[in-house]
Amino acid sequence: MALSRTDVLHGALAILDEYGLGDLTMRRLATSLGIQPGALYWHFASKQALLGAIADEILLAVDGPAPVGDWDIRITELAHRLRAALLAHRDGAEVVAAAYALRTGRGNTVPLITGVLVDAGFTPEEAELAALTVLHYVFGHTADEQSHAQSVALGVTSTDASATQELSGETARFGFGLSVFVDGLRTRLV
Amino acid sequence: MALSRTDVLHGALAILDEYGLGDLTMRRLATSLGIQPGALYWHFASKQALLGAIADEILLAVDGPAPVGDWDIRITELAHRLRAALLAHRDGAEVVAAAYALRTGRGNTVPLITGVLVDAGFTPEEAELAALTVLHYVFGHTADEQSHAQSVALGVTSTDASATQELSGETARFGFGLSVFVDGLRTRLV
DNA sequence: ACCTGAACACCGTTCAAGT
DNA sequence: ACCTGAACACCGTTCAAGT
Repeated sequence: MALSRTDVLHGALAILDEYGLGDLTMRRLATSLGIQPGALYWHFASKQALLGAIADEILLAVDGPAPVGDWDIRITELAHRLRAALLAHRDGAEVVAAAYALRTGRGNTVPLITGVLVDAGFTPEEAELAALTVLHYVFGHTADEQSHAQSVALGVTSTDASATQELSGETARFGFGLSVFVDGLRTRLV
Repeated sequence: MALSRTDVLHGALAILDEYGLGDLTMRRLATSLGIQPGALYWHFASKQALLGAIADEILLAVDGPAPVGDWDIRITELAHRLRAALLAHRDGAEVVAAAYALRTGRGNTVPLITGVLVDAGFTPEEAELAALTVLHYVFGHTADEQSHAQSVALGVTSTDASATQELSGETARFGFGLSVFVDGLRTRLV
């Protein structure tokens, strides 16, 4: 049976999760799907377009029920949700950050955060700037986490704590930087 | 005359500045230096090692006289200096961020910022976390700036303002996010 | 010490032609 | 509509051998 665009996308995500971004090549994807490399270009115009679709797929997890509560709670919740979405796939932060920079596959995370901040009383300009700043922070922190996890897995770095300790420690570290930023936003509001 | 490691490094920077990271290949670099591709591996163990050396070279511009004044002034000065260093080379943010993630070529920007925050009264742990957060913010914002500049140059995006206006606008945008973070840090200190 | 020559094992992308 | 076959123009890296 013929493959759909969705089949190709899911095949790409499977390779990403199992082997990482470096091994996600069009030729390898084609082989795993049992087709010739050129056939992929019927489904996606380019590898860049495919990566954009992957980024959109990853960012879907950020949507869902809008968080409730005060604006600071909601921002914090959205940032944690974004981090979780990126961590759910190997090299997720790198994939999404790259797609974001190339302006393909941006999801609607920034509009979500911007909306919360406008509700809180920021101007639309300030709100969008702040939303982008949060996004950059999450991308940077999470990309670091994932690349560090990878170097540990490769045995390049020693594992000095259990994996669960490391994860909760990372979540705390993530929360610290996030709360500093949220505190800074709060000082602008009064 | 035989090439030195420094010659290779400078040749790589020249290609980076003129053609961008995507066109910085070992084969292209070898051609521009008038040698065979394999010869590069006598000077650098791998392309990754070369990129790390490039990142270190770019980050040298952040060093120099330590900024003076209150901690918030000094942090702001260092962040602007880092952004300027990244903007000084095409795709500078992407190169340095990638090298940073791979733990090759990190310069000593983080120790610099961490030191200022420890002086200000933060614990070493908090100071390093905050320094990394600033770093991620600068990487993210500057990478966005540069990739946007590139898409404008390619004619993909319309240029809706003069280049100088755009640059000063970006500096203001950069300063906004930075000051929010610095404000947040200040609330932790009292 | 520094480089050549030549190879190995790959890439992304295009496109006529097939079904 | 979806894919094959085959090519084009590249990659990073290794390594014996040269000077």
